[in-house]
Amino acid sequence: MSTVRGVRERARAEITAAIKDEAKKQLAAEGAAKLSLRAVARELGMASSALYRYFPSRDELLTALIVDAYDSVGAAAEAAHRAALAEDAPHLARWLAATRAVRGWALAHPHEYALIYGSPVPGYTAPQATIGPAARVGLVLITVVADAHRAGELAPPPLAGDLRAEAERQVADLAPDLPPEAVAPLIAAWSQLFGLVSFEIFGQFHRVVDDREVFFREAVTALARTVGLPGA
Amino acid sequence: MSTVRGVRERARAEITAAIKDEAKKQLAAEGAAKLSLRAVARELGMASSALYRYFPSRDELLTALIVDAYDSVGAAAEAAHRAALAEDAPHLARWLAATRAVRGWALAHPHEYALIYGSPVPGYTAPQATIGPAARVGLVLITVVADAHRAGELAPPPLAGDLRAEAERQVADLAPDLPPEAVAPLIAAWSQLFGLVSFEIFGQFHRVVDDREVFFREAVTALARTVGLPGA
DNA sequence: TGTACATCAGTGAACGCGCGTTCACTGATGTAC
DNA sequence: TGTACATCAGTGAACGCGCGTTCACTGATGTAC
Repeated sequence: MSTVRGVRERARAEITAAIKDEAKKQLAAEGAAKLSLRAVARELGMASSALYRYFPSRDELLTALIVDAYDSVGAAAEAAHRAALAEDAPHLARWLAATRAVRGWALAHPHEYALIYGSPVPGYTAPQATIGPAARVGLVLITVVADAHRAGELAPPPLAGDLRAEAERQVADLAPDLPPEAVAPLIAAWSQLFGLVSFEIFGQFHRVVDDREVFFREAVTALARTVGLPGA
Repeated sequence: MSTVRGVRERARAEITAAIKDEAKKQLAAEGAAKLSLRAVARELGMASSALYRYFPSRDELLTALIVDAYDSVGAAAEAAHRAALAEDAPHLARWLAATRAVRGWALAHPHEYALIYGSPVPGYTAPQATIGPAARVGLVLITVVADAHRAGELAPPPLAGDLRAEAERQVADLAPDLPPEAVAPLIAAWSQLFGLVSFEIFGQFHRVVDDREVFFREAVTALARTVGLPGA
């Protein structure tokens, strides 16, 4: 009974995963806009109508891929951060580990990266379900900076006068463990991290930056400095 | 003769512009991936085959739109910089004017922005013709920093040892008027500027940043600081 | 100035294609008694 | 343990659609003499 129901459920989970895997392959080959249910079904050797047992529409499949991508890059950043924590690395090293993991993931999964950090897919609006996963990388960065603050090692720049209200709202809503001066620089650094990665992934560094490892390391070190992380 | 030929040429130029304008409207409505020659022709009241008198293929039309977009944002940055120069504004103010112009253009033309700074269009590779226009914003930033350097007002951070070779190549290739210490921070700032703008345009700042004007101004001021611009 | 010819813009039909989604159906798997 | 019934996965045909591109063509505009 329960084992038998388990069989069906397991089959269902396996096929759902196979569909997503094949869809990711097509993403890599053609991009999100050309992702086609029929092509996925064809590749899996099933009728296209059969996919509707697993995803009620193309958009739902896209949503699943987006959630997976956010979770995947978030997990990569978290794992790198955890590893740095385990070695008792200084705060700057934790920051470098997390940001480097983001870049590494993006280089390994450029089309999934484009799916979540490139142009929004036309006519598609991200549902609630993506919000949590989308926040994971940001939360890792917040954790690093909050830990430094707790250790009394954070020296953020002074807060510009007209940013005070915004900064206090942000502290309340997003990062209660941070001092108000650190929040805006941290959010800026978060978006700028993806500016660096996007330019590399999307080809804007072609013939501009050669030694991308070193360039990236220096750039995110400078970002850490704008937030007030010590040792930068 | 010459006036008569002028008539034909003018008609050709006008229709070419009308096609691009209609294509830009569709870009705004549906995104680049769904841009359709047939729909453009329909909207203009002509046979779809007639477009082939003006653009040999869909890709060529896309290229024209990409070039136009780069030129448009580049011109916006240049104009803002020129205006700041005309008022003899300090270097930091010129930097703010140029970066603010980029953001303003992006807010006014989000889909053209996505076309050039979002995910690359699948299966489309940017031809030579886009390289020059794509460089215009960067050149404005280089000009501002080079002017500050010439005025003896630039104080870039020291150069990390393993960046020296890269920095010297970049100076030679891209910005002969800059000191090597300034080049990598400037390229980083350039990409980070578009990180800020992309996150705002693509919706990542939803419920994260409210007062976006002020936030942006502070963030690009901090970027100027990383390059060593005075007064920041 | 007029005429023969060449060039060009635009038409409309057609080719061949792939797409998302629906629907009535078959057959296998699971459930209740 | 066996049987009647319900649930579920998967099929294959069909609907209706839009797409990029080609091609032979018409008629207007420009050119050379």
